[in-house]
Amino acid sequence: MHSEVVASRSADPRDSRESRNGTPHLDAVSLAIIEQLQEDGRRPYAAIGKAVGLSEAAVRQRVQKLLDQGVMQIVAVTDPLTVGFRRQAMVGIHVEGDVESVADALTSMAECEYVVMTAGSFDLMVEIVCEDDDHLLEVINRRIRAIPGVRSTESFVYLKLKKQTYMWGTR
Amino acid sequence: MHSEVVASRSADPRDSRESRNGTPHLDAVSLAIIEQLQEDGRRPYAAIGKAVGLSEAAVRQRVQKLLDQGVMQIVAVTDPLTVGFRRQAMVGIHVEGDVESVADALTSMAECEYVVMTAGSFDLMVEIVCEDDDHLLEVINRRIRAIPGVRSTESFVYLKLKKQTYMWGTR
DNA sequence: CTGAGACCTGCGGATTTCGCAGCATCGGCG
DNA sequence: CGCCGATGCTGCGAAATCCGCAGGTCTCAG
Repeated sequence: MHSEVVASRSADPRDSRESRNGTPHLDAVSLAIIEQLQEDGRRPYAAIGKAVGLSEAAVRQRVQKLLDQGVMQIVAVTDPLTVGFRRQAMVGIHVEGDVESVADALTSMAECEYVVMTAGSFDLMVEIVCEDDDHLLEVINRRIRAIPGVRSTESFVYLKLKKQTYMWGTR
Repeated sequence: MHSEVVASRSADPRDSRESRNGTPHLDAVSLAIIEQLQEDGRRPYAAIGKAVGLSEAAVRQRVQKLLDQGVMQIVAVTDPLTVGFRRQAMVGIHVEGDVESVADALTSMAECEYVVMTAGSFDLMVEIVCEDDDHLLEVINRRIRAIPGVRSTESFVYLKLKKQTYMWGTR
């Protein structure tokens, strides 16, 4: 797709000064490497090197560092329906008391794929992935509502997933 | 992690009859292969084969088929904050008229990472990934609200992402 | 019975990964 | 200024992996 060098000026890897929040800053070349791996997580290092203008070994070292730092991970992602999870829902939660502790309880539940603290009329939003309606009902009514601090919940059952990308940084 | 064979009885790959919705059904061995690749998308085929009880070539063929069928994809996923996207939000949308066409409009926006049609008090829910507050404001107020059929929106700005997995099927 | 289709194995040859020994650059420091 | 450690890149062989292909086996349909 990209045919040639991405590195212009200041593709300086020493650009690894920390930003305010302590997350490592990425230079243009590392971004380009990530883009390559977002297209195909198994693309050979040599091919990536050719695309970004680096040797095979250099790409390998960078990728390893990105993985070690937790900046990215290379994984298989699946279509939930195909793998047997037929019901999904987003659940908004109103909390009284410590939001963080409720969030931790949700995080430890296998069915909660996604847990985020929000500003707005919900304190927490959670994505639930279940096998069927019974399973979903049990998770929401029995398990989530049983967590101390959960005042009320509102569910949004998925009717149709229209888009789901993993292409952050590719814009 | 998993030390030995997963395939017991009926790990029958001929089990590829279609389920009602037309998605191919997966047998136990393919599931096990997916689990391996969810732990590490670059794990060698031979290592996977040893874990699931198949030859290297067989694993390779299965993986290729799973990719071709779109059952899974192997990609790099990144932490949005590290890659420079500091503001995220979930937006619930009330629609009048054709929901599908609004969903399509949202889908074509780069900032919409996730678009889903829902049952409940929202017709659509969308996850937005932005660089900063200005960007987020522009996307929600100028772009989303401008889509014909959008009656109103409600935003939930992310304060803290507590959990995000890609481990469907690993339960 | 026969043929087609799906799946697996085994095997070389091409490719990729891996580890390591140089280099070069940069910033700190006496 | 010269030295030094840290960092990052390159360029190797050696080892491991990937890849294509030629069989086998099994099942189902005709």
